[in-house]
Amino acid sequence: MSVSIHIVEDEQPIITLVKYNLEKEGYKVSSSDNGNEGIEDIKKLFPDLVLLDWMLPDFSGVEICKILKKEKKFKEIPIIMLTAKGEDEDKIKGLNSGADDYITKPFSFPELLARIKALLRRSKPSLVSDIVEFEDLKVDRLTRRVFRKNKEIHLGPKEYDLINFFIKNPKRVYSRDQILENVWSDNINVETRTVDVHIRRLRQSINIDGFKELIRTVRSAGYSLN
Amino acid sequence: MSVSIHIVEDEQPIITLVKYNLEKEGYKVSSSDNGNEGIEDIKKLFPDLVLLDWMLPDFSGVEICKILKKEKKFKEIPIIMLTAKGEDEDKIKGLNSGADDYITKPFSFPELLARIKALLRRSKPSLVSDIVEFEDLKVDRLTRRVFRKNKEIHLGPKEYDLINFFIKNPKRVYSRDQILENVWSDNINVETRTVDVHIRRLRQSINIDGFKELIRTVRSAGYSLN
DNA sequence: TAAAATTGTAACAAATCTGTAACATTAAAA
DNA sequence: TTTTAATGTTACAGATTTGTTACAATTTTA
Repeated sequence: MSVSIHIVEDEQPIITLVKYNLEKEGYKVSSSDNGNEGIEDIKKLFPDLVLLDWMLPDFSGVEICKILKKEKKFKEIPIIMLTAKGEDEDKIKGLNSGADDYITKPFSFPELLARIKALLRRSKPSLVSDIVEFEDLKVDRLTRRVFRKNKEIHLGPKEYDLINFFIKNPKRVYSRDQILENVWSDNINVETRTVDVHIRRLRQSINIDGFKELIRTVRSAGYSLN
Repeated sequence: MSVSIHIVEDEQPIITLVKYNLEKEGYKVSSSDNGNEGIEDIKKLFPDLVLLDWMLPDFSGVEICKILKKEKKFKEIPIIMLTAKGEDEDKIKGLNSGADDYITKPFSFPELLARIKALLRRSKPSLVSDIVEFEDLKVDRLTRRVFRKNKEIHLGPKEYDLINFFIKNPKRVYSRDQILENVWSDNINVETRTVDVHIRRLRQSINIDGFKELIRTVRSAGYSLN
């Protein structure tokens, strides 16, 4: 099921732009160009998230926000306020409209997207994926699940951390010390060779008979995901 | 995807110069000429790296730096401070602004570029390749892979170090002692002739039938990559 | 609390790499 | 051409690096 986002905004170009980009990201986007319809549409469509213009011709964004946040049913919908540059940010925050985040126009789309994802992660974690893939290996960071050839694989904590580290920079060779620093993080009073043993365990877990070995040993240098 | 760099600097000539050169290197460059806009632009554009003038008409570079490093989202962006010659370097470092590197004006562009690459290599290694080529020989230092005519070649550690040393200065002739010093580094209690044997092994590995011999023997002088 | 899972280390085996010496070949000098 | 010096080649023992396993200690889960 795809995530639905509703935009209430009177400037058509902004709607067009945001809508285009969000749809490209796979969201279902609807919009209203005034506050009155905005309220109605939101109640009718019950979107997963709302982008609300601060300044609307009729209702102000704050009012809509307050109305929504008053009703139990709609209170959970995350709202991002779109504010113009001149409007004092402190004042906006002070008004306590109940909005969950603000973004100042003009904004870049990646920034907006980042904020949308952040909010969705909070309210509807199951709808926002954070999946990294490398060839036939897939790591879902939200659920901490790992798949090889779409078959789930059980990994212990350290094994998960390890593969999660390698998959950030596939193909790059890391020395045992680098791996220790990054995966064991804090207390590095651990033998270098311990890395080897965990690599071995990871290999056992992620390798399927007949398929390519994913972890390369680079003699006197370290390991890499390949 | 190309790497984006944002410059905050009030001296227009510097912006122009740096921008021109960085764009020639393939970076996407944006700029602000004062601190206020600087902060805003950085938050909006979310660049991969920031060049920050130490002295700005309004905000000081240190302040901007501190602001950015305070926010989790921006903390990871590497920052290079541009300082004027008079400013005491120790004092700058002492201020602990959180900048990742400093460079003193006037600086040479290659020097700046080297620092930029070094930082990017740390934060976004996948965006900075470190590949050296000589004719049909290619050494990828990140993955530690070596190719001849685009076919991968396996080299042992010493052979890799050797070719990696030669490729830094192709055509230059090195004596056996120089090679020992540079490739064996620390404990040079190794026979000079050992170099010959490794050269022989390297040759065997990198030579493909029918193609040019890459390592030249310079009698009574040493070897070179040719 | 008991059972299961995870973790770090040590010990040994296996694979690979290294340095050396001995001999062969080649190039320069006499 | 002969002699001499430099380099090429090879084999091999020893050193180094990595793989693998077992085990005890610790942490997590049931």
